[in-house]
Amino acid sequence: MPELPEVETVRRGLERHLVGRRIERVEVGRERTVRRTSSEAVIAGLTDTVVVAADRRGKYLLLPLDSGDTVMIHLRMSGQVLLAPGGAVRPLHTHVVLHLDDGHEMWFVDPRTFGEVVVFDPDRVAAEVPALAALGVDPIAEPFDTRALRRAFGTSSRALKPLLLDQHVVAGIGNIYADEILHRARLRPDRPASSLDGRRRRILRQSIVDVLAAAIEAGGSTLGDAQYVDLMGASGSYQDEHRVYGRGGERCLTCRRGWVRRSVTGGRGTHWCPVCQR
DNA sequence: AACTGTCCCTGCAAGC
DNA sequence: TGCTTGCAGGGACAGT
Repeated sequence: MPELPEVETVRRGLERHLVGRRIERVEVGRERTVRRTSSEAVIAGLTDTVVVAADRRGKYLLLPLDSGDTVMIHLRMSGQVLLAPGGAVRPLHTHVVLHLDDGHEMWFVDPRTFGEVVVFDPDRVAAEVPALAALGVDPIAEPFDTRALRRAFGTSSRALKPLLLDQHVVAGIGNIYADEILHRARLRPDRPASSLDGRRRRILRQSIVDVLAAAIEAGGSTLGDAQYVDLMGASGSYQDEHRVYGRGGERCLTCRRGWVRRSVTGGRGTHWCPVCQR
């Protein structure tokens, strides 16, 4: 499941291999992937433009073009962005193909089709991609000090886990990293945000930064089912460092006393150790 | 404001 | 072996 570290890994690949390239031709094979606008709009918006940068905010990939427009790619659950030699055999569920001026192709592959591609005018972001305009602080790309966390968490009575998952609050954290962050911070996922004192808020802030940085360093997490891979098709390795995610029923690796619990909150699996997370 | 549930979709694993 | 069922999840949305 691509979250901030996976999207950042893809962004770095795009920065190296896509920026500066001219898009000569575009194919859209599935309307649902471009549902925010249309095949025609995406093809017209991309054809004969040059990608001038590779940015990211939260889980959103943002590629400004020399036309003044920006391409937004969201991988959601199962999206992949892959670079391939021209004419290579495409995987099943390749929905968008960009033909580049260096002979390569960029593929957007997405079995579950939650992901999307849109070309929009960044001056009209609030109208065209409201969720992007409403995003909270990005803990890696933007200054993220204790004050930012205090502003984000404020005196909210909400539990920590749903708050971490809320993209309006902190951008880029999904289910895997929320569980890992809370475990590192030794905080229970159901603990109300308003119960944190300044010291615990600082610990949580540091855990957010540390877990995300370590995961980026490892190239993200590649799990069995959704098969996240980077631009060149390589797997990440942070799954080997998961302490609680996917470890329900196992002995806690941190305290070696508790058993990792798996519960469901808001329809999402939540993994945590009742002994070391309080 | 905060919560719960539903939907979108496919691949995979478990169970019969 | 071959079917059916359940589950995974980000985010939009509706209802309470």
